[in-house]
Amino acid sequence: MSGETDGGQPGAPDASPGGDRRPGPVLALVGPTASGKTALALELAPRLGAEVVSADAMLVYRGMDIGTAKPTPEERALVPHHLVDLVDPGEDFSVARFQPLARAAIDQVLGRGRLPLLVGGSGLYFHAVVDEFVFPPTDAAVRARLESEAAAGGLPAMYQRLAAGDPAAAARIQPGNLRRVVRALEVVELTGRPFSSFRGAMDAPVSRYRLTVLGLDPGTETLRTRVAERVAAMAEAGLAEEVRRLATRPLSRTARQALGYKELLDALELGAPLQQALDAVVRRTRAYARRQLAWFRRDQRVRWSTLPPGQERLDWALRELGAAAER
RNA sequence: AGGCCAGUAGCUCAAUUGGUAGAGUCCCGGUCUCCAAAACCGGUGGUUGGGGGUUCGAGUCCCUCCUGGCCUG
Repeated sequence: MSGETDGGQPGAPDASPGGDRRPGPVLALVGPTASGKTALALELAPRLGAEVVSADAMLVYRGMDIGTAKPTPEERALVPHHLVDLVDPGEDFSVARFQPLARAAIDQVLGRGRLPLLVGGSGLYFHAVVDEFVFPPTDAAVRARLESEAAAGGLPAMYQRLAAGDPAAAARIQPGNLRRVVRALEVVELTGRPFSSFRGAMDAPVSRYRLTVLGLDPGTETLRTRVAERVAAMAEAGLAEEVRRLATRPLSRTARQALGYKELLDALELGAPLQQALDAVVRRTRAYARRQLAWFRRDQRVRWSTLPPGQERLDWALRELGAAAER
């Protein structure tokens, strides 16, 4: 698929202006849910000859359309979208699988002489695609064993073990964070190397592309109301029916916990009132938006805008792009 | 009108025999190398309904008023 072997020396192949040999250009659009990423992408793409490459953990699932605010078939007919509707919601999926697929998509778009427009709110997915990021191996059996040990109350001891064998990793992982402790031990066991040796600098990421990143942050208040409106619109658009349809078949762990789906599935099981579930969706979505912002805020590459959707915001994006092209 | 019960963080509730008012949730901030829309960590927030009294010390005991609920007429 990919065949790409460049990007290996992202440091400074050439310090002179215009001497950047990394593939590109690549434009990225990040920000919290409901910040208007999709709308802006659809405005930008036709003007730039761009194709959208999604960097979203939930848009990959077929049949999960309303709750993920997936671009509609009509929108996708106007602008090509990649990395959307990739797998069945029953299938296990992860960033590690996503990474090479997204990079291949970017390379293909570039190969066509078009501009890849990376759009997404999943911080880890975004970084995994755009930065030097190597995922250590995984093993289902090893992980299952560690998980059952933790479930049996072994977490404190496991954390001690990690602290003894890999102090640097332990320092970065909270003792109560079962998931991270398990993963760190899994990697140590599988590779014989400290987990910490795999970690790059998240605060000083090394792009593997000539990259321009635009960020949308409408502000807390606007986001709050937009999230509430969006959830209400989803309910009206038939979210409950979509969830009921999905519930007829087993869902993967990841797909099951998606915002909007988890709450409605729970309500369905318990026979709880729909409105209560929708309120929970709003709350959890707001919390998620906060986490998204926390993730992107520290990325120095992001050029932020607080403008609402409209001509001004579009002009801003085009200006930023022009400025980036000159650099 | 009389009797009983209850008023503690925005919300739901804790607080041994009177002894520094806590927890969950919400909200805000942070962490992050394959479950990431996940997982985890930290923080703001109270004249304990008002007023008076007893006491070294009152959310806790006494009096009174207010509010809500239930019962009786």
